[in-house]
Amino acid sequence: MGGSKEAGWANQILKKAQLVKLESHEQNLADTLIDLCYNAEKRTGVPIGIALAAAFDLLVSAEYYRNLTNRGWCYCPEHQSLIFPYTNTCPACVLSAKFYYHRSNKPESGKIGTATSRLLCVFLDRLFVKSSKNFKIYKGSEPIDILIHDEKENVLLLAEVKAAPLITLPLLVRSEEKLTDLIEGEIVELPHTAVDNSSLASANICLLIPIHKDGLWHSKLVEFQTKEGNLTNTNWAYTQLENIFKGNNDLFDLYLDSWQRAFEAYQVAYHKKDRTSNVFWLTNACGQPKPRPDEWPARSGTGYESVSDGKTSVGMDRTDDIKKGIYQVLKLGAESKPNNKQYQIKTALISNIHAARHYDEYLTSLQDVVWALDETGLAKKAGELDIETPIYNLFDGIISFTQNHPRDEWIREHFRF
DNA sequence: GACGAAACGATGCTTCCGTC
DNA sequence: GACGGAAGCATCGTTTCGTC
Repeated sequence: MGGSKEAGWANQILKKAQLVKLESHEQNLADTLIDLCYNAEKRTGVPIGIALAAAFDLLVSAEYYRNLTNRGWCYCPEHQSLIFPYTNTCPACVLSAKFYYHRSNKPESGKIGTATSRLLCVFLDRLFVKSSKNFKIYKGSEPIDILIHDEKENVLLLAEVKAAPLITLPLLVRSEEKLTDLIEGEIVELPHTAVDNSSLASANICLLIPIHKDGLWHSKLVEFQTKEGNLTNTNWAYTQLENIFKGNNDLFDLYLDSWQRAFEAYQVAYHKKDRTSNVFWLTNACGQPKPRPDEWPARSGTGYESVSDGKTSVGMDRTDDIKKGIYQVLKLGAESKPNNKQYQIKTALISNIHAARHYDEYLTSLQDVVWALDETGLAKKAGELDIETPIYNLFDGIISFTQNHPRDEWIREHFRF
């Protein structure tokens, strides 16, 4: 590093970066959700960061629902419905603490990180627009995930992004009748079974929102318009979610209450080993069912299938990701900060949800680290360095909707969740 | 544009460690 | 010692990058 080679470093990376262009369906849903969040904050006093994190999960859900097909549905005899789940269990029954294994419908490997990272950019973009901040968001190239450029203050934020939803609500279609099979000459009702949903285009697809009432969990079903004529329109889910939530404060409040309970359950399951809240089993990384039913399937190797694999992390909560994120941020800072004179460079970890399980162990001791370059290799105290030696933050911010740790004025001012 | 290298996110398997 | 959960390691298929 050093010398004239680095003179245009920031300009070069900005030139290579691609401006995140918003599609109208993404923008419309994000705007609707953000309005609902600020409305909820005013009416109910819910922390805005919690509301935004919950809303972000809905935006990601829309992306997941794009891949809705006739395959992958779970027939549930107890609710006489076909259900499209995102964890490995019948989501309607798990709200009554009953585990029936059904393979989840998560997007295939490699798609989730890309989609959530992009949608976080979309969401941040609309938040900046709402607060009249004229920032540009770019998708960077290695080692930079995203760049946020504030032209007015000449700030360039380089960030490592880790984003993943807490919960993806299942979809449900009521079955006209109970499904049956012929067993040993006798017609019997089918148990939980994987089935094809052959009338998707004309079905009344419902969003299944878990709601907590009188100490118990129930399913609230909210109908989408039919998918008819829209089978190939992959923006369908965005417009449907926008339609049902737009201006519907009551529905958003119900969802928000459940999301908060799910987030609480996600945390106490780890910190207090308390997995008694049924909504916990709809959250990502909830692990193996407890108690495990006798008929719960074993994995091909050792052990049993999980409801949601522990490594399907929430937000930035996967330990591998946290460690990688720390290295990436250090690398970004070390390569950019000492040599750059064009911009005020900031470095940050950005996520939708902070490392709710692992923050204390992995980030608390590092969050306030500052560093400096000492080419003598002899300095033991700051005072032994040249008086003009710059000192840099490892993290100018560890940013998420649910918890923020800013160490920089610009970040403190513009990422107030 | 073609090609190989590197990096990515996801995930299966293994190891470690605490609890009983 | 058995068990289960958490973390680490290895590997997969895919994408991106750099070089020619």
